[in-house]
Amino acid sequence: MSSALPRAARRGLADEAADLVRAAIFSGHFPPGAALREVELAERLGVSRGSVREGLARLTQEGLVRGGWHRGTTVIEVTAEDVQEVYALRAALDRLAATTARRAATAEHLSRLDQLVAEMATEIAAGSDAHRLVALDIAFHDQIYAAAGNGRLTTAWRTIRSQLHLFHLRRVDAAYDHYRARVVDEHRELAALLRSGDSRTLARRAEEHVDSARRSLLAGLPACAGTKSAEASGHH
Amino acid sequence: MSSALPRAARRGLADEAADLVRAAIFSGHFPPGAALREVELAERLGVSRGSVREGLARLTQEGLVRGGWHRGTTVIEVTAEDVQEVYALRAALDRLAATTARRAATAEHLSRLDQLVAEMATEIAAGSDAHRLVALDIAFHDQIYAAAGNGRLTTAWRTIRSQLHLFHLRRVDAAYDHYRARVVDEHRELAALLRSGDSRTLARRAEEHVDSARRSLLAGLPACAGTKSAEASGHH
DNA sequence: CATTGTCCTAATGTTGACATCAAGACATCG
DNA sequence: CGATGTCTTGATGTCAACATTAGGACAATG
Repeated sequence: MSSALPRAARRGLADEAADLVRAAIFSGHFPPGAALREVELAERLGVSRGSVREGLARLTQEGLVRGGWHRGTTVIEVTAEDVQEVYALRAALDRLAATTARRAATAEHLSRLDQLVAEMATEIAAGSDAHRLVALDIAFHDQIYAAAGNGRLTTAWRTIRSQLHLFHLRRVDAAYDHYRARVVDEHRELAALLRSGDSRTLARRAEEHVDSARRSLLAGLPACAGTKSAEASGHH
Repeated sequence: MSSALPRAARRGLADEAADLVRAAIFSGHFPPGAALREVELAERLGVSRGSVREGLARLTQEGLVRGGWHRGTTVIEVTAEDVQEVYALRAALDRLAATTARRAATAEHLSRLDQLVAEMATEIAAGSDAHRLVALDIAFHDQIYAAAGNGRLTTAWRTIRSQLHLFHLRRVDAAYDHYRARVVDEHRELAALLRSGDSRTLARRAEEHVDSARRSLLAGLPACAGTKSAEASGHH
């Protein structure tokens, strides 16, 4: 048994910097393609360049920013190809996470999922802040990964989590009504299947949930080239 | 078309340091559990602590070492739970990589796979250096991920690649004959399926390939506790 | 004797200065 | 006029000194 209380984490400035910059990106302060200069960030955040650098390295690992040797760091763009890549990986990851969580989830995990769904419904009933709704969406899936209890799987999830967050933010800009109309029902169904569904159905629905999100996002993207040959699946 | 030659990568000292330390771990110089002190490494590698630090951060992302705030960096241990986690994730990743590569692989990729299988056979016919054989095994799967052409998938693969390498090295220590007897055939079959197999069979065999490796490794691990309840799947 | 509190030390976290580099402006040459 | 070379500039890469911390040795205490 691992210790129940995981040691009150005292974090370093690098984590702090990473969180701040990530939030700034999500808030739109740094739009896709924007350059993140270390000196500028260091001054604005009141920390040294070294800490900023380490924080940016973490965001790079999350795929939220890109950088090369002596070539600076920039926020990723959202192209159709990027979306295809992320969602293809996410489908595989979510499928594994769901089936694993189906066996390993505790009562706390399951009730937290219900709570998150309830918060989504409340948020929609109220003003329905798009950003908050997206955060709840991500948190829901965070909880599934946590319930699965596979540290490596969670690490892999972290490599696309922030990108997904960015994609969702763009998605609600383009088709908020469509998103708002489906988000509660889809997540409620997933939560129910995690409680009492059979693994087969759960795995299928988890993948379909991802595919639904992917199509919704691609439809709203500027019709740039490179859609590749992925639309063959059709309807059944 | 992205530029055919990916720009002669001039790498920094951090990458260099990461490669050196990784190789030292694989060579057994730093056994599992060993502490990696920044000052010591900086002196031995002839670079600054900052570069070593950045390199160690990369190895942390690869899961090959673990570290906490103000608590140093140590090589990971190989417990049964770690093995279960890595192989569960790897099965999902390999499945996606194989089915994607089935559609996207170029002739170059496929012939390189054949070449790697041939090198394995040659290596076994000759002295059969265990470490080199493992390197070829990993390189084979690297090639499949490269053929799939999904950058995010490759990133996720990198988060377990080095751990897998370490596991394999331990596996050949415990059951080299068993490994040597199967490695060529299994990989040859995968290469063949990538050329002309149907996706369904390919996906199944890719998962079974991982499962075979997992069982082989677990059998050779010290019968330490914590095997969890993973083997009970049949009865309830 | 077990427990608690204090101190010490060896490591990591953080910083600002210095070295190096990529990319574009500009002049030069064919 | 286009191609090539150089030079400037603004950034990142690297470094060594300083600040902070975790963990253990050790004595005081009940």
